[in-house]
Amino acid sequence: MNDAGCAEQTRERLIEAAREVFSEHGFQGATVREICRRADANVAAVNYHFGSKDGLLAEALNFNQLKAMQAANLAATSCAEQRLRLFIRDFMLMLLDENSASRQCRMMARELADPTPALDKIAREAIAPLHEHLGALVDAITGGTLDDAERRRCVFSILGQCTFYYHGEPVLQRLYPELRFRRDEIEATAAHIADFSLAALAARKSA
Amino acid sequence: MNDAGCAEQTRERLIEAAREVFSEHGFQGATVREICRRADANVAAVNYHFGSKDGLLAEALNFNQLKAMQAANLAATSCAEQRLRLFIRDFMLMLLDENSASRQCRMMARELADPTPALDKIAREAIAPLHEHLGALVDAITGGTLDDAERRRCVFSILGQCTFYYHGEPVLQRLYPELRFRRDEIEATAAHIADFSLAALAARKSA
Amino acid sequence: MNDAGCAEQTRERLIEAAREVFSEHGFQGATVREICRRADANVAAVNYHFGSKDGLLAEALNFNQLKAMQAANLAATSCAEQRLRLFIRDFMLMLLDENSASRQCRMMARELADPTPALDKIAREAIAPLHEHLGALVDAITGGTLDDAERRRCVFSILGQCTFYYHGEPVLQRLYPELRFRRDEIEATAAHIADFSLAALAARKSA
Amino acid sequence: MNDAGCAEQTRERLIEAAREVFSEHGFQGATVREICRRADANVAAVNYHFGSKDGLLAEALNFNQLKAMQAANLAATSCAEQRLRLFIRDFMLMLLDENSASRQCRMMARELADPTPALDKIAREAIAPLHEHLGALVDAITGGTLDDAERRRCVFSILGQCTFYYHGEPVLQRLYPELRFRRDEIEATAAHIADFSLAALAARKSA
DNA sequence: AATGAATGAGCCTTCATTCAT
DNA sequence: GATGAATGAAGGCTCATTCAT
Repeated sequence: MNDAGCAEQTRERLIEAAREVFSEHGFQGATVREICRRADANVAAVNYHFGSKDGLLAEALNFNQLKAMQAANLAATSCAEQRLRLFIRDFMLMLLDENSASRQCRMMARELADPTPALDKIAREAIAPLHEHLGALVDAITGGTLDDAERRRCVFSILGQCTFYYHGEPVLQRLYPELRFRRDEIEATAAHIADFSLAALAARKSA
Repeated sequence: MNDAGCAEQTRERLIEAAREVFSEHGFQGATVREICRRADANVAAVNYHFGSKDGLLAEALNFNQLKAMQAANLAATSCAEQRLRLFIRDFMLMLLDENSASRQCRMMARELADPTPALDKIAREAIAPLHEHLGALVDAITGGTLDDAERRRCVFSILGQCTFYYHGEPVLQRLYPELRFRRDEIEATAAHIADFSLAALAARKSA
Repeated sequence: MNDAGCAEQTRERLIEAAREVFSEHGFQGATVREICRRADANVAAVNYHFGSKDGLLAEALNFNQLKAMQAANLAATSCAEQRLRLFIRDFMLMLLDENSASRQCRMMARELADPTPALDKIAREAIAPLHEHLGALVDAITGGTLDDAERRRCVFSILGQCTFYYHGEPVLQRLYPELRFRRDEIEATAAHIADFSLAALAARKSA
Repeated sequence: MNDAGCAEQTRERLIEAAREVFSEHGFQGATVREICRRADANVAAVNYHFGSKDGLLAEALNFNQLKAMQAANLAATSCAEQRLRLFIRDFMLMLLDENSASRQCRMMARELADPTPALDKIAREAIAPLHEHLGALVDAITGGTLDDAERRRCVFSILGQCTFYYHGEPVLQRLYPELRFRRDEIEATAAHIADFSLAALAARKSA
């Protein structure tokens, strides 16, 4: 079946297919058969290459884009406020853009609902740095006047606004059928979240 | 097997058990057997009383508390800002309190991730009124200066901040093991979200 | 639920409903619930009144019509040929007529395919006399020239032609969608079977 | 478990076992578990190889023998009467011979009682050609003097006589316990049906 | 190295039946 | 006497996984 692809390429196709299927159905809802079918691989390929469905998830989780986003954000020479704007925009594009290259990370949010062994890896390698990065931005914006709990809650408020669009997608589609997250809508939404959050943080600073 | 419960109470025990198991594992992850085991009922009991697993979900979803919350909020004589504070506090208590009486609504958030036939009912009967209620509050607070899209995004920003603590629970437990959502922590969190949101809305109003 | 019917009438309604459902789906395909639903009786009614599904079948089998048919045929003063004609016509009407009064016997043919404990009763009480009756007619028509095996085969040939329309109904509907067994078609069919069989028997006689 | 059979042969064993079990219990009465048990295969094997119980039935139905019978009959150089004799004999051998090779077709008659999705296939691919073949023989024998309805009824009369022995088997065993359908009895029965039918057709012709 | 076949545990559901009232 | 609730065995089927090749 695998005439066209060298050995190692099956592995890559499996990971790519897994990202698709995990994104669409979540970890529990995804089936190994469907992943293998899309990867044009044998049913046994997942267990052969990754040991188990869990192992495949662990491999499929790739935080390069998230890391690259943070690195780019750190490298930006703008002020903290501007960097928060950029970060929210990039994060929203990653979460909502139909572009397949970014879909790989959308799994993360999904899996948060039903812990799997892979969740430790996600939390450690991707989400902790994200929280730290945002915490630093919040500190910069508020002038370091917040204690740990307050800073943490501000980070949660920003993240919550962003991830809401991902978690709530099925419901939002039902309540607002005309709502489509094309590029311009995503950018407008990101701008709103940035405005909303910066206004709140500014109030905190002056308080 | 049914020594303890008078007839007809099995049905109630099944609903209560279903709320527990659906909350813990989601709809797909929950099994009829586990629900029946916890309800001390036969495997066939679910199908006898509710026709199917789907039917049980539909029954288990009970929006009384959510509706009562909105009704109480509408009846409050306070100003819009104060009513938003109250609403956020009640909503957070409902989402996070370990009190089993409120657990019934926690399923809702879970189901948003993987649409089931029951999602239509949830969206229509519970979430749409919630959005409308918050939209009215936002309008009252901002003096009706926002257009539809802006108001909607503000509602999403408020809801996103709240539901984040529910969706993100497994991850938050890992990143901040010392964090416990006891009553006082929930109230402090609700106060933060209210402060954060009201500050942002105030900025919108003056803008 | 049973306000209208006195105790004993539930039993009768169950038997009538059983005849309907058994006729439509066979013994295995019929469900106790469906029978009770049609009889407007409780699920437990079947076991209460008849001990089991099998017991209900045994009761539902009522050969009165078949016996009456044979009695009437015996009483007829016509010649044997004419009595065979009449018998075939009555038998075909019983098998194919949509008239509910005769449906009660259609179960018999159904059950022949999948032996149940009730089959012994059917064979003994209804089918054996039928075979004997037809055997006597065949003897009368052929002048008693046939040995046991030959007479038996002639009876089988006649019965086979008749029951074919019952057993083969689902297939015939597919192959000849325009074919409808209304009264006139049934009579024409019965006439054909009688002609066909009498011609064959006449040839036997002269042979 | 599969020590005895080389790979790929499980599929064949399943089909063979299915023919046995379907023959004995009908489609509804047969269980996948019993089929797998007899085939010495896993419960999941049926769904793996055939997708479903229905799929297995569709595969198990193999009309090769029936088609071969018709082809051989067409190729025969004898007169129409002789070819009808041969056909009836072959058909009866197929229906009644305990030889397992022919058992595959006995399911057909059984399924006629309770339509399944496979019945369409049976009717189209196996029974329609059978009816046409017999219709042509009847025409040849009667000199084409019959109209459509008459020819059809003659075909039904012939088929009914044959299938009676199959459908009625359980009852016949009870009424005539000494009757055994060994080869010679089958041939004698076939001869009777041919005699009976040819005599009737001859009468039609001259009429 | 890689696969098609096969596995067995477990899923939701259906059913005739039983039991407490 | 009669019922609604409850039972447990069994049904078809799905799935991640394993095994022989």
